[in-house]
Amino acid sequence: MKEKFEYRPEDIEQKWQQRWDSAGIFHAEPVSEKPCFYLLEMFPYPSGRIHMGHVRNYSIGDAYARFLMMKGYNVLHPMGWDAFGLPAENAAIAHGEHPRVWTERNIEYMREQLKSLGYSYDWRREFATCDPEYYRWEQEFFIKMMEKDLVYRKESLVNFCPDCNTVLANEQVEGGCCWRCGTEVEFRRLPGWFMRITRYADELLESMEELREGWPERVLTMQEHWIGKSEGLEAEFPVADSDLKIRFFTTRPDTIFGVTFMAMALEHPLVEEVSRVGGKEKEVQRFVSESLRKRVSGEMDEALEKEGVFTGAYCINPLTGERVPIYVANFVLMEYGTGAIMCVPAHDQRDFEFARRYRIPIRLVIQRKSEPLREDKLEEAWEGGGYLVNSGRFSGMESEAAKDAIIRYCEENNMGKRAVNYRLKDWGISRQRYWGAPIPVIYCDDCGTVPVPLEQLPVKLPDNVEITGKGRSPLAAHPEFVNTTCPRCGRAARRETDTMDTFVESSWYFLRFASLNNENRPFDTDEVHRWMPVDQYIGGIEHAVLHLLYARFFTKVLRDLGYINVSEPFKRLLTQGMVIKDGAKMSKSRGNVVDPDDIIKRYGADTARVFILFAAPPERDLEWSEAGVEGVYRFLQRVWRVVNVLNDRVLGSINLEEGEAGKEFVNLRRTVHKTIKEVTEEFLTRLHFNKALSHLMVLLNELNRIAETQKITTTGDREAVHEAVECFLKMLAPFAPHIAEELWERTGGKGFVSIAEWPVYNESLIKEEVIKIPVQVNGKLRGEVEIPVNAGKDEAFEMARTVPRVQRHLDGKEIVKVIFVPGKILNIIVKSQ
RNA sequence: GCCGGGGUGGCGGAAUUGGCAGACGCGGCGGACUCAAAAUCCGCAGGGGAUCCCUCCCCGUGUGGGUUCAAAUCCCACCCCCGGCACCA
Repeated sequence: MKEKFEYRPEDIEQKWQQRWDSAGIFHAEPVSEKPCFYLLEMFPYPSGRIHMGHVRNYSIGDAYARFLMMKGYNVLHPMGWDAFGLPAENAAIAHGEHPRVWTERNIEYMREQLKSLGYSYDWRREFATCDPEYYRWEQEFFIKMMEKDLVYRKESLVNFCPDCNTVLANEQVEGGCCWRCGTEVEFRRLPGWFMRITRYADELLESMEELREGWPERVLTMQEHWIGKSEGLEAEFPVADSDLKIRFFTTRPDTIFGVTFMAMALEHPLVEEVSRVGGKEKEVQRFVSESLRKRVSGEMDEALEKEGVFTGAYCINPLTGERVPIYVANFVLMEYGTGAIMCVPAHDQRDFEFARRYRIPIRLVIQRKSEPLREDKLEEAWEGGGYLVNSGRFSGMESEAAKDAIIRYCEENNMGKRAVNYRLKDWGISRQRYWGAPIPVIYCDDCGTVPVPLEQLPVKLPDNVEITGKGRSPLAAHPEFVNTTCPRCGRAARRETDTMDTFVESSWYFLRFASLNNENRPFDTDEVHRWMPVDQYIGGIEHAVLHLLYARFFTKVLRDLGYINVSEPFKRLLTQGMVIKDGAKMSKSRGNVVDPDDIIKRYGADTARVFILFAAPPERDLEWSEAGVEGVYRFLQRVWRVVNVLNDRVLGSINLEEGEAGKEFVNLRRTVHKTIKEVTEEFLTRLHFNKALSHLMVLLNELNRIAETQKITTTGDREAVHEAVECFLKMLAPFAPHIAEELWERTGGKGFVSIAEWPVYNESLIKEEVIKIPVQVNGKLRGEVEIPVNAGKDEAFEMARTVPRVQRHLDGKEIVKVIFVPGKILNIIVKSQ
């Protein structure tokens, strides 16, 4: 008897995991009558063990998935492994273990961890991105993209992490440091492969409109910002006494009459020639190399002074015919626009600061409408709008109109054209590493760069490599890999030894998951179209611009290559907050890591899941609390005890009177149906499971009270209790599935509660005939009154004025007004006589 | 600097078409059970004051104003915290 009331998660959790598994109840059906729902959580990198961030991510997803299954959806809820990447290689360097072995072992272990948490995945769909059967399709996409000029090779100045010994994309540089290891990034000139994401910049921006409903606003703004579209004028000014021209981009063509100098980036290809025209090659060269040195050594971080050097040469501003000096300046970015700018110190703060420093004239050409600006009294640039002055034929125009007029004027006179610029740059995907998908290209001395023929795919990663972390990448040092024959001419040739950025794998894995039958193809198109787009995607905010932007881009590319007809991969996105402890992110170096295994061992998976869902709403950061975990464990113990007690009571209730439920039991039913309403609501809207769980706790408290104080005397009573327990277990199942299954079985439930039908509430049972509403006098709470639910204003007022405390406040006062909001409040306004 | 998000008891958090602020949980206090403790169960609890066992009053959602019968919620100004971007021409 005693044991029966003891909750022992270790006795039940594995049992149910096995039963679910052998019954295959979480399999997504490729063909089904039911409505389909694709629920995806970001798949993990197999780093060794799962951490609390994973538990949070996957517990949120699992609760939702289980709810949807109970709601009658055919739910696709897959899991797999983002298995390529640097840590595998670093582990190899440190311990001499092969990355594949290391990765596979980690996957084995982490899979068991996920299974021990009882997640409802369709494990048949599991794969790892390091499987040649996966990455070979990526190689195919790469080749098809080559044909469409969506991928190309060029030499460029790249971000290079000396520690990881590899190139980083712009998005992977955080504050000048490597996003993964934190080492300061260097600039190197290297050849590499690029994906033409800029060709999709506009579409990526425009189709964001479809995502407005389902994505957090801040993710969209971050992407918008990242793409950084701006419109303006691209023009060129001739360099005096030469044939040279300097191209520049500006968003402020309306200020073009205020140009008093030009500035070029340090790396601008014309720096040398221009300074030769000006006769100041030496000075310029010295300045350039000194500034570049500073940049690399990081001396220019925060308080960077704007510095520059006069090249001795002048540009002619064709609109004014004036000569303006050309500078080379450290604040001009080579990566943006054309690497050169027109400078208008009166109307651009940066130009203003530079002009002050080098005593360059400042000319006012935009006059604001409020307090007029005085050219000789400017303390800072005026970057706002106004009307044009000192601007020839354009003087007097509004700046917005002038932008347009000046662009058109330039176009008519062949000086420039309307142009759009993006902050977004093409995606450099070459990595000088071993543990990644090989780029399927062969270099032939005669035929040049030749794609590997499709029938020769996959280009497999060789296993017998030596990984030292020093010198060239292991593939480059592997003759059997490098040396091959040219597919065109058959002569000796060399393979590309760069591998692809691992963000390429994660840019289409959701398509592979959606397809169960992948014989000789990346995925089954029909199956993919049945599921895509992902209805709900869940993952960390840290991928707001990296993974989420690449995946959007890749989806569009695959559409244009004819693989799919989907344009956006993720309809709705939930970005969950971090799990923190002692106010900081869990990290080994901080020593504040809580290991999921420990928690599961001590309290069971259900406690871990419920705690992590209960402690905070999903998008907010979650502070880990040992005491909170204990509290949740107690809750589950109470669930165990109360349900068992009530079950005994129901089974033991013989010789009952036929009849309606008693008052207490009617009240219980009301609580039950209210709870169904509230919990269901959370699943259908915000996924704030902390609130759903608190409602379940209220219901349990009620059940406990009933168990302690009430006797079942009628069949109606028994029905009410039975309904309450049944509904409670069903609603608990998405959060704490193991205990719910066990109790479901013990209380005589049929089949698995995990796929039982989600309860539906009955509105008429929730409604009360008599309700209490608060009564205010002059806006201050003075009591409450019980009134019939359909009472009118007058009736409510008459009843309220009999409440002694209310009466006291009305005494001797004149009643000015009575405000009655049915079901909410009664407010009596009085005034002293 | 710019763009987002946020500021509610000792703590995590509820309450957003304006309508009883603090649900639920943690921690705390008191009680029951026990030889005792743990566990469990029951009860109390925003702050201050008056009253003296019946209660009653005032104050309270970052700060200061405003709109309203009524504001955590709406408007204006400001402060602080977190995240992102940061010479993007």
